[in-house]
Amino acid sequence: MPADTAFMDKLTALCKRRGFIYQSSEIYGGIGGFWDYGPLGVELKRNIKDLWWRDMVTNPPNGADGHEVEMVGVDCSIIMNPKVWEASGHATGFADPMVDCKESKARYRADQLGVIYAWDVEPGADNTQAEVHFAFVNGDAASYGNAIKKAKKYAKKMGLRVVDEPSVLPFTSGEFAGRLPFIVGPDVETPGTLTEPRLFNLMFETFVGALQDATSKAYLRPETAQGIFANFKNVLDTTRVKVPFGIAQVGKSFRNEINPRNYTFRSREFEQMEIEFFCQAASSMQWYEFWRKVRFDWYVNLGLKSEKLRLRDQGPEELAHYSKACADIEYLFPFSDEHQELEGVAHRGNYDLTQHAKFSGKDLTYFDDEAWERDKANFGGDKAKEKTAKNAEPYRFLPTVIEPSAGADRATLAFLCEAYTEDQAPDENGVMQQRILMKFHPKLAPIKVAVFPLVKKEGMPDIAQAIYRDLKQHMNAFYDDKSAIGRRYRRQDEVGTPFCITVDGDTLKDGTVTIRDRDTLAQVRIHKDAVRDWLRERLGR
RNA sequence: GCGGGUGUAGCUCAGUGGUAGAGCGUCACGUUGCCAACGUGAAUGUCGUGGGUUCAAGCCCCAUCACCCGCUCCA
Repeated sequence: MPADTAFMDKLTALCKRRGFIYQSSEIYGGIGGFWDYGPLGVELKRNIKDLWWRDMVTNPPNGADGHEVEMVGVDCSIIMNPKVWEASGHATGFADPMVDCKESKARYRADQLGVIYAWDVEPGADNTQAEVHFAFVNGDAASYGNAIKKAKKYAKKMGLRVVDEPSVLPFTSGEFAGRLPFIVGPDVETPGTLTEPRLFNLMFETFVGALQDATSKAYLRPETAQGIFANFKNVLDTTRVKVPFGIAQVGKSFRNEINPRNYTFRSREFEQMEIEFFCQAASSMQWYEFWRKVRFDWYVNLGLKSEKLRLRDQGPEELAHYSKACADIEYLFPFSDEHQELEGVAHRGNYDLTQHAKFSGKDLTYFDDEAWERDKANFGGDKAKEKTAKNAEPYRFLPTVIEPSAGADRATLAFLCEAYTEDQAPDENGVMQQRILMKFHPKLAPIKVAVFPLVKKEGMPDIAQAIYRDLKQHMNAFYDDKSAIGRRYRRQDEVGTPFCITVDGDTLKDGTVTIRDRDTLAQVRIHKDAVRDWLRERLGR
């Protein structure tokens, strides 16, 4: 499907008009990459976060081993000791222009790359462009040697003169502007895989304390995950969790995106819903498969049923070097013709704990008491052997981590896109009219129920008010007695309220009300005292 | 980051140098009998922002910000 600009225009207009999403600081001209949620948007997003917490933390499904999944939560500070980001790898290389290799996924500091510039040859007999240069890492003899080797091989193949000591120019000399297609990267064989040098500074800097100098520099976290890893030992020491278990966190993260785009999809301030699930290496793939499915099904169950949602396993070339597997849960947003990531479920090995153990100097290993108690008799009471065995696998180890990392704002946007619907509904004369409605799953709908008196007389408003006051103790309810009944229904359709209750003449006689369904327009009539339970059953609460 | 486009009422938009408009929405009053009612009345704009040209700028020029589209990018 091509990008549907008209759809996004209509959706963003509705989101503004009805108070879902505003541009941040709009009265001052806005600020790129930042967005605010309005009165209805905050309800929608909170529903998403609350359901995630409920479904993943307080009441997760049974685990890969058939047992209850053990989950606890944390809520960490946004600003952490800057060493956290050295350990995580986020801090390295951010200050310098970097060159990426699209093929090998290697990243080089641009000022450390040299380029063998030796053969500027005429086009060959077949008229192909023969200009090729070979990049290497300065000061790395092996890298230079490798480049020379590739250069000579190439020269031989092309029947060119071999130069023993070819001239070398810095990558940043300016000589190679626009000539990237002819440069072979240090770790690949074919030219054209290097990107232009770019300054990566995706972390927001700030200063802790009133003095702004180098020693007070800190960062707004670019992900919530590291707070979890940094607290891994605290959670182990102060709770009774046992591997396998997970730690969850919902919170704001910040990335200085080079180019924020596509409404709220790529924001510079955004909210994550992350789980770090700690398990044994031997069972980690089972847990990976478990979370991969659980997380995909979660979106499906909340309404992303369409073919637009997909689960895509990353290819080996996409994986980080420490990762064994990663799957992206992706949604085909109307603004793009490609699926975009909502969540990544990653097998991270024990990379993060290893890094934090190394940088903090703290022991972050886990000791499996149960396994030890079960097996220790095998060591025949030999204290020395016991001691050695206790401090090694399988009794003491750094757990392997499965990380389902979801974007709360991206999920919110996906649910908004999925919900937006235009259909035809009859007006009072039975003539079909266009109707705009948001088909939110009832659990996600910002307003669960609206209560109306059919007309503002004969005591109908009083009865409707009483029903409303009762309902709002249990769910987000809305009362409206303005203008005609059809208009009120349509207003609720547009914000996705799944049910509307109307008090009419029959209510005065027998106490029954109508409940009108947003999607089908169908009405059922039930006693007003049964309304609360009827709704709670359908709202899953 | 590059190129193109847009910016006027809450939303959608008209307005090519001479008194800021329409539709929808919102509010008030009256009416109301289940799917975008009607009548009457009302509020809302430093025309994105800052400079400049001009007797006069929503309109022309410069800068800037934001958003959209395409490329690029997304450690």
